[in-house]
Amino acid sequence: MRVSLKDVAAHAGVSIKTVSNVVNNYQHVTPVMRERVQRSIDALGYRPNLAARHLRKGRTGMIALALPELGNPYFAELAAAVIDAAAAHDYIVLLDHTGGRREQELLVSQGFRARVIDGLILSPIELEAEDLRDRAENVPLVLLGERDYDLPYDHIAIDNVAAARTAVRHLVGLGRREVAFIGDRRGRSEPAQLRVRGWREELTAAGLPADDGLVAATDGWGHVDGAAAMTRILDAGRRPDAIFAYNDPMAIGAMRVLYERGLRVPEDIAVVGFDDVVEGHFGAVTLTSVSPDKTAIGRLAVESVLARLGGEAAEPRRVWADYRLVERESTLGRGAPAGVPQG
Amino acid sequence: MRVSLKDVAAHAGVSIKTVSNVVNNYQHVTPVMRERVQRSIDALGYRPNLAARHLRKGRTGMIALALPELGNPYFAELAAAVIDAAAAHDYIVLLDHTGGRREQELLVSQGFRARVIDGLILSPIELEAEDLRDRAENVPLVLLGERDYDLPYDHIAIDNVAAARTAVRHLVGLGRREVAFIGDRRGRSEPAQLRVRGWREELTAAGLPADDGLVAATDGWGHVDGAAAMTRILDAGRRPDAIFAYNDPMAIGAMRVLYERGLRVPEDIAVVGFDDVVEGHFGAVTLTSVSPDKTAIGRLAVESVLARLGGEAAEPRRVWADYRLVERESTLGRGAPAGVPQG
DNA sequence: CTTGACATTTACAACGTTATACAGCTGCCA
DNA sequence: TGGCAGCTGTATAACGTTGTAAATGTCAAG
Repeated sequence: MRVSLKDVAAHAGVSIKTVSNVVNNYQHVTPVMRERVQRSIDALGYRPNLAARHLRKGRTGMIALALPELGNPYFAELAAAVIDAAAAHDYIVLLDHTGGRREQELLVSQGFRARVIDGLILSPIELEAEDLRDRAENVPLVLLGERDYDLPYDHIAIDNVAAARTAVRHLVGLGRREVAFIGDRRGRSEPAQLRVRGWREELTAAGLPADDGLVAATDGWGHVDGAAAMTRILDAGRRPDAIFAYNDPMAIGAMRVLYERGLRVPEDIAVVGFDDVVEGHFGAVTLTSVSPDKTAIGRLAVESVLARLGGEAAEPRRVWADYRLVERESTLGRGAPAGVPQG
Repeated sequence: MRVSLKDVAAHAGVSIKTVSNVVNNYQHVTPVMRERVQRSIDALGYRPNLAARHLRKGRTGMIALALPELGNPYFAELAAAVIDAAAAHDYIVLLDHTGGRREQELLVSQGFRARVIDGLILSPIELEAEDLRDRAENVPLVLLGERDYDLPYDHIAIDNVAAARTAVRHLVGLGRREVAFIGDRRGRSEPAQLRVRGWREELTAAGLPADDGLVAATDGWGHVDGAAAMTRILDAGRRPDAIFAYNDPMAIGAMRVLYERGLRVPEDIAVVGFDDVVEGHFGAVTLTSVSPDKTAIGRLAVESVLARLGGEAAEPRRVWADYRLVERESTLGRGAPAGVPQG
């Protein structure tokens, strides 16, 4: 059977509370007593029962991180960042994935999946503002990814519109005149809408076409979806000279199709992705991509949740994380491919 | 404040235990009573306090899954499989990553990271048998990945030696005579050792060279490491006509180097990876790979842990999961590249 | 109408921890 | 020496749930 405070107390010949005081580093304990109790703790191999502690204190030391999917390396890398940031505060992360489906996101946001957490970090795809409006749950919620509407929750995000404009501006600066967007979600995803908006704004500002024929909607966010979208665009008779994809896997899927069709990247078609996942650093043609600062996002998210835990009902904050455009071969102006990129 | 059983009981005018009985679907409750209590539960929005339930029952409903790294898509996909399998049993998964470092794996195996779990699924890299020998912890442990030594824990694994032999046999069958291995860990990783062994056995059986010059050791398991290893082999003056890599990212990193050196895949050098991650399906040259049945591995792991929970001290089992070699362009005998592969 | 059998409901005691309030003890000052 | 203040340590009561055993209710057979 497991050792409890009671056992240690009996072994050391003191009260339960004194052992508790030692365990919790309560200050008013004489060194002699502390030493004696500690010896018993070590002898018996006592380890606190967290369930009991949680019941008593009302805190669990766990936060949940709900992501659309783990298969996408961006989210996997983000998860790693969050886990590390949480560990720095002695917090454990409970990971969940929603598949980006609204009903799953709803379940998570209302705490039906993980009910033992102090806080929740959610990266929503399809969730609507109204879904969060009547959230009865009282655990703090932090949203990852930009949302356009006003909600009483912290957001950690990069500026999607600006980032998309940066990507498109880069393509336009290379002399590209017909830039397609791959990965629209037909209004069902806030981030996708924002990136489409940035794409449209920048093209319009440059006096270039941004018609619907240049926007390919997809059902998922994987390689397959990017490949399918690229195929559709080409089969429709369009021949853009640049692609801006919603994320890297879709960009890579699209590039595979271009390769099969005998179109060269970047000579015939330049490609820019989003998320800067490692995979894009190592293809036959390395991928230019918008690179969000994942480490910062993870850290900021954890800090936001834990701050809310303190209980101060501060104003909801919108925190902008950094991003930058990393140029690689898929948008190289001219010249030979570079060596193996440095990550 | 949160609603407790007591509040519901007061509201419905019954005892606490009756409410508990309704919540737990205890059978001896009259429909009338059940209805009445349920109405109060709904009215007050009662939700059970899991910390209290855990304290009382001694079970937490959580298992931990400790993986080397999430950035590797194989582990990300595996994590998704485990989370889903656990959800089917109303279990929540607590995810941790060890970086494949022995001290972290030790910490996890001894329960110092997550101390509220009913069971642990660990995918060790550097952990030694002796590290697990004196595991004081009493939560059930299931190991992912084959281990050569005898330990009183369940293993879920594919047969690494056989799988490696299958991969090498495929290359030899294509007429390749000089097959290099990328991703040895200089004895510090059991799985790597087993794959090297399979590689060596198959080559030896075929009367082909398997000398040390054909084995490239690496420090990590990422694209960068594969690229560096490939570079070293070529710079050492070797010109193998086939590569068998420890995993897909390393194979892809190696292929990038081959591309830069003007070596064609598969014409000059055929490449086989391991894990069959999605990324390998979409390169300019798609990657032949050993494909473990990740869904089955996740399911078997969860079932093993939960079975142990039952308490029956059954013999430790070694469960073999399926695998198969998926042939793609990187080992194509001849002919044109196929269309977009079907995942 | 009593009895017994069984279905339903209840009271109470855990589970292991920490917060609260208080009791001893020490040392210091008047 | 008495008294007061500040340290230490302790007994007790929660936290919210479920298992156990006992109390109550119901119904049919005798």
